[in-house]
Amino acid sequence: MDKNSKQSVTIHDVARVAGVSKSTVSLVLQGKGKTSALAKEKVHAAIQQTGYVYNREAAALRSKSSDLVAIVVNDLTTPYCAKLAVTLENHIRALGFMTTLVNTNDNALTQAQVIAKLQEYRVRALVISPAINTQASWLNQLKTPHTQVVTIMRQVANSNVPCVLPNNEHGICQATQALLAKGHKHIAFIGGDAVASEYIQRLNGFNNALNGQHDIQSWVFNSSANRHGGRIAMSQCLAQVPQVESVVCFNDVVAYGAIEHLREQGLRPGTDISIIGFEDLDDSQFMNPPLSSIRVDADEIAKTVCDLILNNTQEGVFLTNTEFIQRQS
Amino acid sequence: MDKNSKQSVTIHDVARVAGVSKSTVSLVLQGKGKTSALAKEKVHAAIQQTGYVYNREAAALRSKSSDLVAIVVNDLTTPYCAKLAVTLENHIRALGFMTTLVNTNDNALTQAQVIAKLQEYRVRALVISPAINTQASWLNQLKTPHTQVVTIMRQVANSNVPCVLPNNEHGICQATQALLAKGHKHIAFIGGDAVASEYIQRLNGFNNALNGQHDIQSWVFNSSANRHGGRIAMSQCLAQVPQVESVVCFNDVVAYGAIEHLREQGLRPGTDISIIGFEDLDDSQFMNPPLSSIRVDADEIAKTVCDLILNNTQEGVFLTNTEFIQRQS
DNA sequence: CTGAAAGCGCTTACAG
DNA sequence: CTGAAAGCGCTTACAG
Repeated sequence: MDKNSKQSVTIHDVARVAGVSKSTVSLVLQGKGKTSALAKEKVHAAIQQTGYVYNREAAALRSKSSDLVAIVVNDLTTPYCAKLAVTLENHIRALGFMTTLVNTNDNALTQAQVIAKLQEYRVRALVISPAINTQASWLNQLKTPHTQVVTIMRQVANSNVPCVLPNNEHGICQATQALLAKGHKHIAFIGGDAVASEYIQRLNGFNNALNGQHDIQSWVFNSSANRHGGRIAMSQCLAQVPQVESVVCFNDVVAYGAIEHLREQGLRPGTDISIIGFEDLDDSQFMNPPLSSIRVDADEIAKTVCDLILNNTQEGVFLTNTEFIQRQS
Repeated sequence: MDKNSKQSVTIHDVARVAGVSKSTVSLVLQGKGKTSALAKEKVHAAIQQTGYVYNREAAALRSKSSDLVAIVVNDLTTPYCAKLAVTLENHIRALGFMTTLVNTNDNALTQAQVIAKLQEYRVRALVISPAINTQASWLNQLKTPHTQVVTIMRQVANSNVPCVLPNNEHGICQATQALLAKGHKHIAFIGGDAVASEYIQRLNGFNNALNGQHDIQSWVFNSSANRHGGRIAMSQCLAQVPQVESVVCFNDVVAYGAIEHLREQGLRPGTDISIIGFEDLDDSQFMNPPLSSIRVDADEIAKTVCDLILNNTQEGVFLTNTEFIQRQS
């Protein structure tokens, strides 16, 4: 490997060393066309010998196609988002694409800036978990003949790009019904940012379950969608509704915070007050008590996204399964 | 904006619409050379009108330089790693580079595969939090005239690339000394994977603090570096060392697990047994009791990495500050 | 300050 | 199956 040379080694060098033409090298590299086994062998040997590294930028420029898929997420510091991002990355990589993960801090301006950069790379697809306040008009114009756009987790109203979501309503509805089946009459929904589409869907699921039940009282306390928000919302709930029997939380980390607050008040989660989370994080089964939660299938979301990319699907809403997991909380 | 055209719009089109030469457009785009205010104006107007998108691949190919910085992390699903990745991303982006985040699942093979792909993009820099079992020889040959390599968080023995680390030893030593100052005589270090360099450094810090203290007894229980590992290590510790007075944990999530286990055993963390974490995650101050921990400054790590990139530093170990934060645990 | 020309490292028809 | 040729969209000296 002579890496010392200032000049980068190109397919021209490989061809010369291998004793074949540039075309043959290119064909071997792409695994395309018909090349003799001998040619392949000589090319691979020459690559070893020269230390050649494929220049994907040149290839992309010439062929006007890219194998880069960008995964743009709104908040990588939340456990579920990180898990989903990693799952997507693994699935999309398995398809033979290169992935790039970008975080937007849930800021629409940052999102616009990073996506503008990504467009300069002519990415094959943009998989976006949209930031709060993402505009449909902006999202729609991201579609080009080269770049496919898919949104996940959060729906942007009036946008015409395909969207993959967990069935938020179904999951929460199922969980709330389980609470009703226990005979609970005083139920609260706590935590989460009321602007987000996933909040609206989860709250809908909660209300759907209560619909037509005349002897049930319900309350809603929202907050930021993190542990600290869960503590605050739980404390407001206890202060205003001391008779509350069960609490459906926007997500698991909110539930963690709620449980901590209950403990501090001398209440026993799962015994005095039932708590249900959403997302079923890996940690949740190990909590004390093990947290009842609604499982979201990250693999199914990732697979659905992969199908949309492969089929070049241009629209539609795709719901993935959610399942209520009853534990001791 | 005529986006309808099949052909992509190039600087040639922009030049034609603006009534200037291709060179001028290129210069305006790069903010280089001397272009008249009028020319700039005309170019920007033409860009609006044509819907031109800069083709960074073509630019990179011609100029043989890239503004892409890859951040390759070993486990994005751990909260500290995610936080650090996002902080790095923000700092490096602020420098004007584009960033790409890639996760390796702490698997050296995956790491080798994704970095081989990244090399095909001629990235400007690779910021790597190395997977377990990363070989120094492999790491060393990643350096090229175009690509700078920086490792973070974990040291690869015998490698000659620059490395940025929190001062693990100092932080743990300081925390352990605080325990000794309380008069504790039975101290354990729990959690973490004994193969990782950061584990060795933290354990060294622990042992350094105990060094020369003849009336102190200490124990070590390792485990996976997550919440569940913390529970298991804590339970082993209690079983074998019921007289333990304080526990230094490999990191905060291990401490969370340890606290949960103590609670289940009817012990009061912070009262019956002192617990100290490492990383000082945002959640830790809101735990009950608030978790004492060792703060790692992600911003300082990110800034140091940025300096190394800008100065094209080729070697050295750079330690960032750690600080013991005493709370009620 | 501008224009014409060369070339970055590939891919892609097209003859042979 | 191979070779010569054109061209992807830029940047970069170099004259003017």
